[in-house]
Amino acid sequence: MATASLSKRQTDILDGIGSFARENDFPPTVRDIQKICNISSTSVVDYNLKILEKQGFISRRKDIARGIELLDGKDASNSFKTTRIPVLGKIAAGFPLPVFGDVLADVESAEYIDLPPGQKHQDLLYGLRVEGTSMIDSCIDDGDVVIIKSGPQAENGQTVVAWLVQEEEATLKKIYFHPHGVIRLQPSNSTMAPIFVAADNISIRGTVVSVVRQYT
Amino acid sequence: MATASLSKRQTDILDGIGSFARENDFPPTVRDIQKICNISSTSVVDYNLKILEKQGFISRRKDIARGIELLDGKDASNSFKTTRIPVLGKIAAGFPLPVFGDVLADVESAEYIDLPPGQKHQDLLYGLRVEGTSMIDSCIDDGDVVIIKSGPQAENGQTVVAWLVQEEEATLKKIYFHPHGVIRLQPSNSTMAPIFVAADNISIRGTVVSVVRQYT
DNA sequence: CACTTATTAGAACATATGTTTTAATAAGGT
DNA sequence: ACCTTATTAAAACATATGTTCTAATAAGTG
Repeated sequence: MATASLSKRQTDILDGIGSFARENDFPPTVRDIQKICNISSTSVVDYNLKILEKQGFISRRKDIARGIELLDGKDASNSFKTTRIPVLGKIAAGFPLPVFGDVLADVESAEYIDLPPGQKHQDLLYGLRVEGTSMIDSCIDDGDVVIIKSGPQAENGQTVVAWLVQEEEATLKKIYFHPHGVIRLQPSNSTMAPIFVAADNISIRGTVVSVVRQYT
Repeated sequence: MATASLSKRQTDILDGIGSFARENDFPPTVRDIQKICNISSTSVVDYNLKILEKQGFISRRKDIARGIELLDGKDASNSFKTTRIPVLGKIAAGFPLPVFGDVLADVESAEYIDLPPGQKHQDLLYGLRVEGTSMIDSCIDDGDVVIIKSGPQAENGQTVVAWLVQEEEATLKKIYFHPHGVIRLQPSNSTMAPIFVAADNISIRGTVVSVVRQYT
């Protein structure tokens, strides 16, 4: 009853579901799987699907046609659902950020970008289009979209979106924690100087988890 | 009969299909749409779906449950299908490339990356993981994945995957066409020198169309 | 071998879902 | 008004599809 190894038939079915779902735009029916995997009866498919579901490889929606979903069990590259996140705006010297939390509901006509499946913390992500070359030494160029995982935590040296309370502006920089509550915001550009701010004048809004660049 | 403007009902349905498909992992049924859009009868849904199909906004698979697919008509941000392309290998100084054409069929245990929907030339794309910093001045860092559109064409200044016939190796560089059939392959790294090769000793395998970087 | 469990087969059942039919109502044009 | 077209409504129909039942066969175990 442990997560025993799957039979060839079961891995076949898993593969079949994945490839079918990628080729079409919807998951297969029980009978689709039957054809794909050359299985004699729908009950055999159902039998194995139940096992796969119990083992956590798939989920099934009862009585719903094509209600099969691949779960990221062993093979994380199988899910076929993208994460749609909003590109909220541009970031450079400074820009106004809407209140976080209702962001996804608010933004109507926003630009969107779709991320690969299997991403974690999906509902905490948003994108920002970078303006300027202040992060050039971190290989983040003008026009790139940085994917931000929102949250108040950051580790030393991470690239973060920081909100400067007094100045009322947001900025994209590397963060370094110094003694006595001093925080250094370091541009990744040798021609630009770091900013030193008090810890209580800064609000970390998120960290950069990915960069996407499209050449036209 | 021209691509007339859609009625509110029809745009509602389009939106409904998109959000349903994103929330679940499959497209909605006619009756799902009926509920989402508060429509009194399935025939009304069908009536409008037929119009949307004729106008090219959706496609429908006859007699297939949930056989609705959003087409990239006006709103390109609606499709919910990702493009899965293989990350074929690493590129740095040189590496062996499999024969193009059967690539997708061949590679079994390859790594994959999923691209946003709405991409063109989908079946001609593949990824390469960059090793080293030879493209650092083009903001392509060690570990980045470059998305390559395969094809023998390239424009001056584009970053290309070039196959050097004699040396039997592939390389990722910017390409510049000089007089007398001379081609200059320029690394994007000030510490590295360009390579000059005869046009008949080079085979352009593809051009970089996108860069994806994931921070761990 | 006897016994249990896993898997396969075929069929039937129940319903979810695409499709059609007919009619009523609304909208637009002359 | 009248006529045409667009849209809505309710119901019925056909079948695609999830589900279950029963039995047969294979595989493992003592």
